Amino acid sequence: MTIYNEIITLLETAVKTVAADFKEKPFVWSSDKFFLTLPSNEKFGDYASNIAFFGAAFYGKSPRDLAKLIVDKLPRDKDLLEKVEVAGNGFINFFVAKKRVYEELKEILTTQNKYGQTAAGKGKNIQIEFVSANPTGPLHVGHGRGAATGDTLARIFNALGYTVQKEYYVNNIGNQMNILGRSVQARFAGKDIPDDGYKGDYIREIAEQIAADGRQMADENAFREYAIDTILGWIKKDLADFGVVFDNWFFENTLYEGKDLKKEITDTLNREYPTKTYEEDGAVFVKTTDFGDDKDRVIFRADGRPTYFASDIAYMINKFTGRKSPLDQVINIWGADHHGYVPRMEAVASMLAYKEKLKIILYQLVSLKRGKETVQMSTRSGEFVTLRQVLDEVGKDACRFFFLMRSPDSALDFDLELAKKHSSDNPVYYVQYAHARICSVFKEAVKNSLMLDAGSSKTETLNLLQEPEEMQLIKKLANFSKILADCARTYDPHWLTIYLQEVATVFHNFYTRHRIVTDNRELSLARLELIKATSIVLKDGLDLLGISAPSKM
RNA sequence: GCCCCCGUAGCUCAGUUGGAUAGAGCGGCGGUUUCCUAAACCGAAGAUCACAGGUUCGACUCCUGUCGGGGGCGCCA
Repeated sequence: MTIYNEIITLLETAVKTVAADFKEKPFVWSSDKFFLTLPSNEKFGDYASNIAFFGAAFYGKSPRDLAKLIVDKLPRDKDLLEKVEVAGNGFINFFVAKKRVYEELKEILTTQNKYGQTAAGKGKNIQIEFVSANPTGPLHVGHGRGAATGDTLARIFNALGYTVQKEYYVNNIGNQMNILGRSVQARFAGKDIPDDGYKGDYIREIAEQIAADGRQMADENAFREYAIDTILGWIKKDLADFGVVFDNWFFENTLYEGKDLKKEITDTLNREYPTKTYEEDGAVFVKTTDFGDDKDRVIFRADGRPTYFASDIAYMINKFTGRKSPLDQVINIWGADHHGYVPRMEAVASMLAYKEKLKIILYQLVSLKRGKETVQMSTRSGEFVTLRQVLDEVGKDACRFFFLMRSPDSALDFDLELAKKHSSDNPVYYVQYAHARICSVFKEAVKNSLMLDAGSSKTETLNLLQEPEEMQLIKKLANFSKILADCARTYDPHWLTIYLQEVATVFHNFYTRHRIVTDNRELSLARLELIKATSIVLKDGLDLLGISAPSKM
């Protein structure tokens, strides 16, 4: 168990004991209130709890007095905690015993690349659907942010024991696809592309490819299918080069195969109460206003053709009822420009009684900068910056890191110049450099015949680590697992990018102040163990972000 | 008109379910290399947390309103 969780367990015991002492006033301590913060000021200890503030008013005591009661009931564990203090108005500050800190270091060295992983999500199935861009053109930078977010969340949930499935929903039917087909056909025939058509250079590219292949194209449909296949190929290649591989590609047209979708949707929605859909002017509406939407939505037009919303409902029904292993949670990652769609999708989820299982993450838009100049992006006009262009220019590592550096809620300014810079103001290189530095020290160590036996570090050796910078570094590494849990709880991977920068800072600081390879053989070995553990956490963290951990820079 | 996101140091941003003295990086200033990568480290300077109310023992955080920036609102996809 992590230090963090061990302290929580102790706190929980203490709080329950205190509550039992107030039999006539049984205050319900909700377990989600048992949290510890990581104080910025070290005089507040390694972990701090504000638990005493919650029951204070209820018991008519000051938080400080309640905190004292809790601390009195706290099981003593000298091997875990060196000191517990009540401070300020009622904070409980925990100072971790050195012995426990060394144990944690040993734990990292023993578990190696499994360190930080937990079984929190064991037996739970999560599906993350992301990117899902229409195959009407190459992916642009905005899709890159969705791809990085979804893929990294998938990796993190996986590390926490969940079974994760990554899915891409392909809109391969409908009007836009027909327009795509006609656009390619027109280009192929050397005619003007229709006004509502796609005009990007890639349309010409597809047309030229058809010509070069000497392919026979029967009709507009043939052009459409060819274009979709080609573009999907590009998308897959771009994603692969971006480090993203989907488990499942779900095609919209399969929703319609051999089915009467109108019947299926209305029957499913109206299973319990036949009030969820209605007809008006020949069209079929879903009564999403019953669940907070602004207006009811059409799913089948008067002429019988389905809207996109019909497909989306059918797709949702498929996710929740049509899969081999039932999904415990379905996560959708959308660009913020789709936010207007959230209420209607949540309304349908509510009708199906799956609201609790659906999580929609919106990420704000990306604006690309080159120096001070902002690059405008628009798919329709054909003038946009593709993910491919950015990948080619700044590389996968910088690209992913930049996308993951900010909370999805914040609009992202992506500075191409900064991402390319090989200097300290580029945070990607800062973190990677810490890893490379460690690898470099190990080369030096080998020259001095200093070698570590993997996983066989001795406690008496680790005990030699007494410097504040050394303790600080181990303690920082010990929070890796908590950070991953935070990312999962908030569906936000940016905590990890911040954390890795902090690990790098603490390491660089240690490195500058203390030599690792010295004449003192035992101390050198102890420090090598420490930086070995550091490199493990850095490497694992970067892996979760889909970023390489170079051994040389 | 309605909806969503944002407004924190000169600049770019952290600040996770409300908690202690609001933190980094960059830029600027001053230092650090006989020694494992200076793509690094240290120090001082720099903030009316957009503004005004409210809730609370406690608000950058929650609520209401105003202002400013961005995005979105179709029987389009």
